Amino acid sequence: MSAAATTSQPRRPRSGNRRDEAARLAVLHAADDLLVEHGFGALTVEAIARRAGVAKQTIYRWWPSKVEILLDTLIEDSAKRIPVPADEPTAESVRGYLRGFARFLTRDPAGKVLLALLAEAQHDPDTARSLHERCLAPRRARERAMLTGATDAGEIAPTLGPDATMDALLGPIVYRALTGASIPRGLVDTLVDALLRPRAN
Amino acid sequence: MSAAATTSQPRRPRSGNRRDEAARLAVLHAADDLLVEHGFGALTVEAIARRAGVAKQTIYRWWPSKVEILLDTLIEDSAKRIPVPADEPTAESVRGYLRGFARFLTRDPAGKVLLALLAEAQHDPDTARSLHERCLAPRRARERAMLTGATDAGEIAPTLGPDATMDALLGPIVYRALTGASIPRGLVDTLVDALLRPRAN
DNA sequence: GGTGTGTCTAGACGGTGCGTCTCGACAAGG
DNA sequence: CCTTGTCGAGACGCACCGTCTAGACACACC
Repeated sequence: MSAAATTSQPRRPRSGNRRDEAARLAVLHAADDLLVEHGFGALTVEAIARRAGVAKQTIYRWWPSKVEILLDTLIEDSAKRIPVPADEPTAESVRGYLRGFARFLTRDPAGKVLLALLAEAQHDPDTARSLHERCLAPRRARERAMLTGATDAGEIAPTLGPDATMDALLGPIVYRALTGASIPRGLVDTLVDALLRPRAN
Repeated sequence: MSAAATTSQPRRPRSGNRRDEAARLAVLHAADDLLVEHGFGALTVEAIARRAGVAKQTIYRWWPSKVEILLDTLIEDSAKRIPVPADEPTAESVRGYLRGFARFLTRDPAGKVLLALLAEAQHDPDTARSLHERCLAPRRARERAMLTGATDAGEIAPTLGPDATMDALLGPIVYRALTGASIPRGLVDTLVDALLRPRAN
């Protein structure tokens, strides 16, 4: 979560040269840029090393795979660009969050990172585990808090539990992004209206 | 669509040996089995050739990539296992379709193929194009017909257009499958109730 | 029956990225 | 000073890529 955090807990060397922060940032940015410019297929460790002006071994010393590099950039970017609203437990803040999420996925380069990792998770179990533990689960915990807060405040009355409700809201957005479709404003509005304020029963 | 159809239109050789149907089926089944058993990461053309007992050249002669092999199996399997209801334009048939779709994605081995291709489409533009043209678009056309038929019959009254409605219904199912979550019956029911039978306005 | 024509298996080929390894240079701590 | 650890540079064997060649075989046509 902290800006200096990396994959594993920061090591505490007794002596020797410290980690080169410039190299770390160069790798992160190189991976990000290459993904956006040439796609995940062209994203190789050797290409990242070339682009970052860094030795391949330096990458392997700190990251077990290119996926973890992307995960580092994603965690930092998503925390900045689409924070989960925690202050105002209103239906409107949920709607705003979903709109921001939709724009993140379709417009923000960092959104491509999330889609790429979600995709790679289908191909590689390690990626799936890392993506959940380091990104999806923490975010989901905050989303749950957002929903239960708004429910307790009487702002919304979802039929489903918090997890299923969030998946019902996010699922269509993610699916449209995955299939390359745009996400019209009306879609988000309808989802919020239909799922968070159900007809009286 | 026909069982013998392959990637390109069936060639019309004037003479010479015809295509070996046994080899074609062996490749299809080998790809399917390898994907389910060892995941997409271990799915290589050479592995498929070994498993199918077929020369690599035979694969490259008929398929431009392993993705097209998977697409061939997916098109055949999905047509059999989750046909789009076309006869009875009722809300209940839509609900049944979604339930079948959910079970397909989570339980059926062929569902893994769809998830893998949806994932690969994020990494490779050619895969994205093929997946849309050969699988998603045709299915979507039938889904649209299903929705408009039910709407005309007065069975449902969706707020959104047919495309957005289908994405709103399928999105959560696909997203749960992508994240490895189960798809409870209540989720499908709530989606159908909330999106197809909106409160009067 | 001979001649083409196209598919099949088998395997070699150069190219590329993988992840590991070694090497020499360098910087900080003890 | 000397240990510890990182850095860049690059070689290594491995796996798979997609292409290519070679030879055997089956069918169509004449």
